[in-house]
Formats: sequence, structure tokens, C-alpha cells
Amino acid sequence: MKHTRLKPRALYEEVAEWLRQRIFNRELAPGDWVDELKIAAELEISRTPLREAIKVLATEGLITMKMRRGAYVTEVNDKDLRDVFHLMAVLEADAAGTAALNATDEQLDELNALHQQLKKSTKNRIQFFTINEAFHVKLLEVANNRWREQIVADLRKVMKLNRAQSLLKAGRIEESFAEHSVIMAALQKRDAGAAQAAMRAHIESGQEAAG
Amino acid sequence: MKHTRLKPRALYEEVAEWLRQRIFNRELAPGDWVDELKIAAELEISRTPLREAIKVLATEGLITMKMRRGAYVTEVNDKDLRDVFHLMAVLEADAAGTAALNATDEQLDELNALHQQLKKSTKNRIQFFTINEAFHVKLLEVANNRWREQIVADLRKVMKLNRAQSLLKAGRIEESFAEHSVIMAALQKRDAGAAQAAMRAHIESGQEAAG
DNA sequence: ATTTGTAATTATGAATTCAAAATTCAGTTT
DNA sequence: AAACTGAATTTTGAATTCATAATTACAAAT
Repeated sequence: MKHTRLKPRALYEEVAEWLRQRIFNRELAPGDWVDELKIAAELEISRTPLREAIKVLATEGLITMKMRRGAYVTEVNDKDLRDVFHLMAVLEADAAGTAALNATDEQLDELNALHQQLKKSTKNRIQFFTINEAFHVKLLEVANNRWREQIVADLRKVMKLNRAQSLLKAGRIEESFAEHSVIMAALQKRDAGAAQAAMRAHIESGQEAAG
Repeated sequence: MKHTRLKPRALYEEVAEWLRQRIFNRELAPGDWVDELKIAAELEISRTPLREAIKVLATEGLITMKMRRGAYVTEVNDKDLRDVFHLMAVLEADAAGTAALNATDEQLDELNALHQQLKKSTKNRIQFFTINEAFHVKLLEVANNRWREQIVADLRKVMKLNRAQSLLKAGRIEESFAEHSVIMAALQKRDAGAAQAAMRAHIESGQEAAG
């Protein structure tokens, strides 16, 4: 039995996560200034842990700090978004290649289980996104490079700054699922080159849909 | 004329950089605990900016924080190092490919100028390292993806945690320079595939030398 | 001698306080 | 009315203080 943790985590981490969610939900939109006093009052904490959290988000790239002026939510322009997508494609494609070669049979089963769940979620946008992300996270986990997992997670956060990525074009879900099928097939054939190519195509395709 | 800046940067950034240098110089070795009181006293500052700096380094991966226990310099094992090298190879190879296609003639000249300096530095380890790093940084700059520049910079920091990377085997400098020559030639021929392959080979070769 | 329990000490986490820079706003001048 | 000046206010940066968790030191008991 997994007991409830006594010591969840540091306050500044809680605050950092709270800020991230606010940003992803657009309650704090790109360009908005982070009002330290207002937010500290809202969370009923002092400015100290809030300021620590802000510096963490700044290092992640979600927030930009201006000396003696304050901090605002990072604004990503079209080029930034293209650049981030490109890196995601490069890193995830490489991960797919590695996974095709190194995944255990159990891990392939787990990935396939997620893939089957995805198949059943094409009618539910939110569920599709959730499971889609779980699949990508699982694939990275199988590729087994903790530094890449961290980097891709950070890039994903930046991508989420842009509203467009979540507002997919009509028919995109079906298209996305079809691409996933190609990836899954390549993984099961343990064809690294094909898995790599399929993942790259998938992410570039997602980029077009978002743009 | 570039005047001296009145307000260089935030104190916590100064402290973060000071800590990084301490770590790279092994005055703070992997596994060492960061004594807040001692360091704050040494720098004659309060714990507040020091703690902010620690959180930044933690986000970069240089320091690991344990709740209510403190922070210690991250220990990287052999697998970590392999993983970091792999990502460097993937990211820098891709950057080399992009640079081969998109560099202006002026940028190619600048890269070549650094390459010529490198040629003259094979007798001076420290100078070779400095110019070598400048070349890689310049190449990333030409590839023009600020997110990648940040990521590679962070990975480089982690690599520097390991002493081995700076203690090259005999003959490695000449070998390294030869590899650079191949990269430079591919760039000047604007052959993206060749540039990519050469860069990947170069970094993997560096990994062997470090291991 | 080893182990267990408790007090003392130390270090971390967070709030509060203080200092200084930037912004706002009123008042004056042109 | 627009622009400039300088005081008042607001906001950020950093030091200090306070609270509490963790470690150490020490004593007692088996």
C-alpha cells in the first residue's frame, strides 16, 4: 500500500507548480507581469518562497526576469515555437530509435497498452491528449536517459505556453493516431530507423497542425 | 564605445556563477554538501541570495537538493556521462547540419578563423580547450536555436562535473583537431549530411577519450 | 558494549524587516 | 496643453529574525 507522504515537497516547489498551471491555463498569459505581493497574498505565503519559485521557472524558460523590474511570462514567437518543435523532433526521434532497440518485451507491452487506450480515446479530445502525453513520456522512460527526459519535459512546458498547440485542426486526432500506429509498429518490429523516421514525421506533422 | 555596466547583474546570479566555478574547479566536489552558513559568511552575503542561487543550480542539474537535509553537488556516474555525451552528439550534429545549410559566408569565415586559431593551439592544452569551446558555441550560434544553445550549455556544465573530460589522453588533441578539420570542410562544402556525421563522430570520439 | 531515549545543538525553511530602485503623480513652468 | 521636476508611493532586492526539523551528544538501561 502506498501511504500518503508525510513530507510532500518544498513550499517553493508547490508554488512553482501552481505558477506553471496558472501559466498553462492562461490565467497568467505571456507578457503578463508576475505581481509578487498580489500572488503572495493570494497564496497566503511570504514573498521568499514565491521568489525562489520564480527563479526556478525562469531557469526553465517559462518566465523572463528583468533586473530590478520584475518577472513576466515568457512570450514565444513563431520562430521560438518552430525551434522548440524541431528539438522535440530530434530528441524524441532519437529516443524512439533507442527504444526500438532496447525496450524489453514488457515495456513494449506497456507502450502498446497505452496505444490501445489511445485508440479508444479519439472521440474525447482531453483524454486523447492525456494518453498521448503518457505515451510520449513512457517512450522516453524506455529510452532511459534522464537528462533527455528532463529536457523534453521542459520543452513541452514551453510549447504549452502557446495556446495553438492544444487547439488542433479538425481531423488532426485521427491523423495523429494513425501516425502513432506507424510508430508502434516500428517499435514492435524493433526497427530503429523506421521508429526514428516515424516519430520525426509525427512531431513535424503536429507542428503543422499547431501553426 | 562599450561603457562599463553600472549594474552588472543580480546578486543571486553572481553567486550562481561563483558556485559553478567552485564546482568545476573541484573545490566543491561531487557529493560535497553545500554549507549555507559557511559560504554566506565567505561571500559576506546573507543566505537569501545564496539559497536562490542553489535552486537555480539545482534546476540546471549541477546540485541536488534533499528536503530538509540540504544540497549537495550532483554525482554523475558513468551512465549519466554516456547519456549526456549522447545528447550532445545528437544536438550538436543536428546543429552542424543546420549550420552547413544556413550559415552566411561571413559566419563561415568566422568559424574558419576560429578553426585556424585552433590549429595554432595544439601545443597549448588550455588554449586549445578554450578555442575549441568557442568554436562549438559559435557553431550553435550559427544554427540559431536559442533553446538548443541553452540546453547544450547546461549539458556542458554537467559534463564538466566529471574531471575526466578535461584530462585528455596523449595524442587526443591532434586527433580532435583532425576531426574539426573534417567538420570545417563539410561546412564549407555546405554538405549538411557530412557535417552532421562528422560532428557526431567527433563527439563520440571525445567520449571515448574521456572514458 | 550496544542500544534506546532525551536534551542540546545545528541547519534548513519561511516570514518579516529594512534598503534602495523604479514608478506614479502632483505641481510648476513654458 | 505639453514637458519637466521632484516628492510620495510602490515594488524589488537582500538581510535579519523566527520556527521547526534533523543531527549530535550524552545518559541510562539491558
